[in-house]
Amino acid sequence: MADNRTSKDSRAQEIMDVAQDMIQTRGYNGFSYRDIANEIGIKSASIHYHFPGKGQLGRAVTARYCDNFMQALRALEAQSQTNTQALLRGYVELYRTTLIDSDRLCLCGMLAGEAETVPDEVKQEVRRFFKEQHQWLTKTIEQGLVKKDILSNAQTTASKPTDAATWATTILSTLEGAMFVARGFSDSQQFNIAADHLLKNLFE
Amino acid sequence: MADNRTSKDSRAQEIMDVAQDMIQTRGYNGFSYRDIANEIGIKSASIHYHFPGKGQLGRAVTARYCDNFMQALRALEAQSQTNTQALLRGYVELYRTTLIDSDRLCLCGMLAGEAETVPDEVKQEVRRFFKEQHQWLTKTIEQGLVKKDILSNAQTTASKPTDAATWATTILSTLEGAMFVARGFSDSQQFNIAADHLLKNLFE
DNA sequence: GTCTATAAGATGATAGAC
DNA sequence: GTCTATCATCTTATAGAC
Repeated sequence: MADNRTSKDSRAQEIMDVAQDMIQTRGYNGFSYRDIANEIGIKSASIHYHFPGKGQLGRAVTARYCDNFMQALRALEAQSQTNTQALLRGYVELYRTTLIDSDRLCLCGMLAGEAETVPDEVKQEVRRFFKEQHQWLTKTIEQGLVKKDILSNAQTTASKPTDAATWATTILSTLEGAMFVARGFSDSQQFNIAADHLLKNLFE
Repeated sequence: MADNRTSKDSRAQEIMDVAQDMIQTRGYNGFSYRDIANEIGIKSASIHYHFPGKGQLGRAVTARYCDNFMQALRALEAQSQTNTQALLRGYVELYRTTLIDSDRLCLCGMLAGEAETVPDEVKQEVRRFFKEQHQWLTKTIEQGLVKKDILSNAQTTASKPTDAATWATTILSTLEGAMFVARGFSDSQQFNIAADHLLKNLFE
């Protein structure tokens, strides 16, 4: 039986695709239902059929972003197994691709900045994103510390070694920040400089 | 002769104060002339007298922010002389105070995220901010490298030492990003973790 | 300088026809 | 599901009185 749908409810997906792109490039307050409608070639009323309010659309887009990101991390684990260096280099690549290839910032970095004006239901998903990312990084780095196959320089300081959770916060902060700095500079190379230096600090 | 003005054209300053706060907490697209007017207790038409268009207000606020930041760095130099550790710790404190005490993000970090929707005249000032910050950090770190009074761990790796400009990008990225991550987490302690780890990496 | 009045357009949202 | 029509409200902005 032929199924000409790319996925379940493809129009809703299409709306979310455009909304996600607009949040990542303009921010939550930088686009309207009409902007999405014009981009797709429908009317704004049709979007209200799929997503009654902007908060619900925002929540759906953010939840999907979280899930897709975690799925990408599971795919990375399937490919790199427990090779800590490969896992963290792959992690950095996810951010690099978003900025350099897709010319977007992190959706949740963007929404974090606008947190005060964003509906609670969206903020909740943003928190989930950062928690899940932090957990994954912490777990991955902990494994690397146990295996002692990484962080040689990072662990040879006179003071007590940095714990995995601290590295997780640092990695998240540096990658998120590097995206914003690259945009502020109007020079995406700035992202590569920060990202490569981060990896150097972790592995050399 | 008594002068009851706090500074030249104090109403314009007042408008810029409120506009700055709103950009730092809501973003450029998250407030209107009416929001500012209500906050001050005037009418929005009065704001147009001081700043005809929103782009001009945005440009003025951003330019003042740049200048004030550079002035704070000169004050830091006056106090800490060429003590690299004191200079960079003071630099981090400027960001920490903004987030923790004033509950704001960096104005230019915010505008960098919204770059695509922000008037060119504002974007220009944002670029200037990042360039000036990067230059100051590069200069300061270069002095520290020459004096060899910092970066012991940072320079003992097997590979070639990290240059000052790379550290400058990393510091900017980490501090900017830590602000956004703290907001996304709804946990300002995340900023302290990233900031303190950054300093540890620089000096231990 | 600040006000009132007003404009043209955008915004999120709904009702009801098709 | 998508449309047209319509809504109240908000947005940036201007003209002209005080």
